[in-house]
Amino acid sequence: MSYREERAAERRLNILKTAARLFSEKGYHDATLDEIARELKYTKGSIYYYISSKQDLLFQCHDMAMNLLLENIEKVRDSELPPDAMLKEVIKEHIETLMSEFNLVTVTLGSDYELEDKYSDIIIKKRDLYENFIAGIIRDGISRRIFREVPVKVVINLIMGAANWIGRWYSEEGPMSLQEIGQFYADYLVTPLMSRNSA
Amino acid sequence: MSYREERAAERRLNILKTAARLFSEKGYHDATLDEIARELKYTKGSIYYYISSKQDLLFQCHDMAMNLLLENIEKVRDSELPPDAMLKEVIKEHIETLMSEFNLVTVTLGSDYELEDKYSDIIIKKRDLYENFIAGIIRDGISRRIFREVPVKVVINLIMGAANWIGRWYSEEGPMSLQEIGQFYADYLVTPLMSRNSA
DNA sequence: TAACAATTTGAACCTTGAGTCAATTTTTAA
DNA sequence: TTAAAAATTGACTCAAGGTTCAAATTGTTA
Repeated sequence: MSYREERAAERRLNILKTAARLFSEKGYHDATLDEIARELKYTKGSIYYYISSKQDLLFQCHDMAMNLLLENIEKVRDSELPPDAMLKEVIKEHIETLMSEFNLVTVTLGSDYELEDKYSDIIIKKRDLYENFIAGIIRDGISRRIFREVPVKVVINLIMGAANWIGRWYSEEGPMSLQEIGQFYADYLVTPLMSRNSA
Repeated sequence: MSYREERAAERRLNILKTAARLFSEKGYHDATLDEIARELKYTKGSIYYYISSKQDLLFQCHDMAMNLLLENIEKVRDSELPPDAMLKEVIKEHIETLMSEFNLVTVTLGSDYELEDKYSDIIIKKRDLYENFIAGIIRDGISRRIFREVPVKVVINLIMGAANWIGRWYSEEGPMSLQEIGQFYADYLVTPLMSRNSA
């Protein structure tokens, strides 16, 4: 890849980062392309050189989030941890990834329903992959009697809801760091799963 | 209150219900006043007889939600339950109230940031009242050694996140009823709070 | 240095939806 | 039964923002 191509890729990434931040702060509709462009010292026309539409931009933000989450899954899968430690790791990585500089958690939280069908289909498939992997961890824990019998889908939704909501309240000025919150959430959300005889 | 006033109040409530449902389904921006009116077999002009603006309508939806939640608090406060049972009750009532026919959970989840300052100030005050009451339950539980020491605000946010997220996935066609989910959530979210010697 | 490619500009177009209001219809009260 | 009040209509206005694109600028290559 030439320097020119690298710089183009960097400009594209900057557009995504800025879009994600403004989508998070203001919502999909209230974050305008004019504003995204101004933050980057461009005009709207320039943004359209890199994206085909505002929907495309939103989709690329979501896709980035899902790709990062799926990369986390790869790492955790290779770790050979027992199910409880593995699930805790997934929760921590989920929180830290989506609360990264991209602010992707609030993007995925607040605007995935804004995605038109042709885009949301792709995101839903990736989300299903992600949640199916988590379901596999829980089922493995249940079958090994480390976890108690629970309705797996409900538990996943409960965990996702708690984790994703962090984008709505977390502040760097708060008394706990993101890592501490991630650890606390992981412990808090896995504890009720443990079967009695593995306490 | 005359019959005419009762019917006017009922029409006003129907507008709020329909608005809440469409705000939940489509988001604040994509739910148009034209559409809300059509659902009620009116035109937009008629809606403006009952509301002053779309923001006013959104505010009234949020206000209804907060008032219902604060009513729940009154009931629970009077119940003299111990903190763990009281917190479980609050969680169950929270879930059942916001997932009522109004679909208010997804209104409050997906659009409270859309509220302009003059409206959101009122909602934030009510939400603070609500969350302060829950914080009081948790602190009482900690001081009585029923609950272990936890960062109270983080726990409240965790619980609210999990509970509010239900509006994003719950379907009446699922295998569990709303009440069963409420009970499961209450148990799951309070269990990790229990101190070791009160198990 | 000039031709070409990449990138950017900014004005214009178009659609959408919030909000308005005079006229009309419906309901109520005297 | 009529006048007044309440409620509704629907056409219109206007602003906002997504999208387009010809022209211009900047960067690269021969």
